[in-house]
Amino acid sequence: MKHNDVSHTLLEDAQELGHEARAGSGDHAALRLWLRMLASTTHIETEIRKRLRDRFDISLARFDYMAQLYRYRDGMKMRELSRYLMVTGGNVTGLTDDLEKEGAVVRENSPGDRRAWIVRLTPKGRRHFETMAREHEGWILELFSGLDVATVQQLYTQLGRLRVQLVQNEQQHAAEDSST
Amino acid sequence: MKHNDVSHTLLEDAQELGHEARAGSGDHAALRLWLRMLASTTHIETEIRKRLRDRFDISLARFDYMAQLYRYRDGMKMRELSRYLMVTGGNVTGLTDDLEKEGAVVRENSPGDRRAWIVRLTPKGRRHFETMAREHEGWILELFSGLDVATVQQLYTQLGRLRVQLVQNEQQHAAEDSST
DNA sequence: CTAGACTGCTTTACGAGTCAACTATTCAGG
DNA sequence: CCTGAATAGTTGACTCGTAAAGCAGTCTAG
Repeated sequence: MKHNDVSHTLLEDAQELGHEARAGSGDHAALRLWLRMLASTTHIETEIRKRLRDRFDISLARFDYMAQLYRYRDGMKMRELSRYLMVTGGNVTGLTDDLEKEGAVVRENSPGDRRAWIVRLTPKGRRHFETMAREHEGWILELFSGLDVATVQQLYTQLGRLRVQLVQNEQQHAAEDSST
Repeated sequence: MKHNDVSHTLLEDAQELGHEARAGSGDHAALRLWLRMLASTTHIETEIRKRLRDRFDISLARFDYMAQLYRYRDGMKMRELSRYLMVTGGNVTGLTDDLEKEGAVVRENSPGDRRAWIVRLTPKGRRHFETMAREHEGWILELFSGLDVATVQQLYTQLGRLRVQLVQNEQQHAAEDSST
């Protein structure tokens, strides 16, 4: 199953690289980096999504939802949840309905704001999430097991720099928009 | 904006980090790396998707589709396209229908296989893609502009290592499955 | 040759998310 | 107070992707 054989090597490669195919030959380093980053992330995310489905019959969105509530033991408003998860309010309504039906979360009245709900993981929901989270972490360790500690550390700090840049960029954009 | 401080610093961070909120306190380095990688990638992808929509009223999927055909000037079978783009055949049928209607691609009979189509970018389609691709590259450069050349280079090679690992992992899995 | 497996494409039903309209509530200014 | 703007949540229409079934054409073993 080797790939780099003859003339149509490009085809073969592209097949394996997924999104990296978006790059042309004379591309800038940043573009190549982005395409590689996208390909790796998509690959892992697809794998995790599949395993969550196979193993627990749960969507990635639900896992993220529960992870968020797990950290915020006292629950949070649905609006907050929607912001943290970066999904729309309607989506949170749907996820909450489902999880409530299964007894994994409860809606409680928000003291001092009768428009809002506080949504919170039930003990059952917490236990369920813990089980899944343990396995989830194992998968990640497995997928990253080929990288030595130093590489992991470097990637982590370098991506930290990228994140700083992205946040700054966003604030700058927001400022420009509001000054129009 | 350091990370490893105290108890509820984790909470504060979570707000801003998007997916990184999935992490708990005792997490392994690989898990934290993954969450940060996921957050950055999602952030950039969302931004690109939004800009493609605003600027060209086009979906990311279509952009990828055209990028692939742009590289393969002689066109390719829809099945190949679906593999490269990692989407289902039905999806490719739909995208092709739309793009054909707009005159950006054409379906041609595949010599020697009457089941298949060769799909190919029209001159109009090529021109349109070139315009978009130029702007797209600019956006990527902008988003990554905060990283110095060395960091970009390091990230690129380190992610290359990750990719090798992922491919190996996949092959291993496939082997295990087929030996069952 | 030809039966049966396989492949390329299309179609259909469905899942999961967005967006925009709507209701109920809160908040800020006159 | 009271009115109008903003906010929390829900709903329904729509988009975009998948999965599975079906059709037509190809390949292969006997």
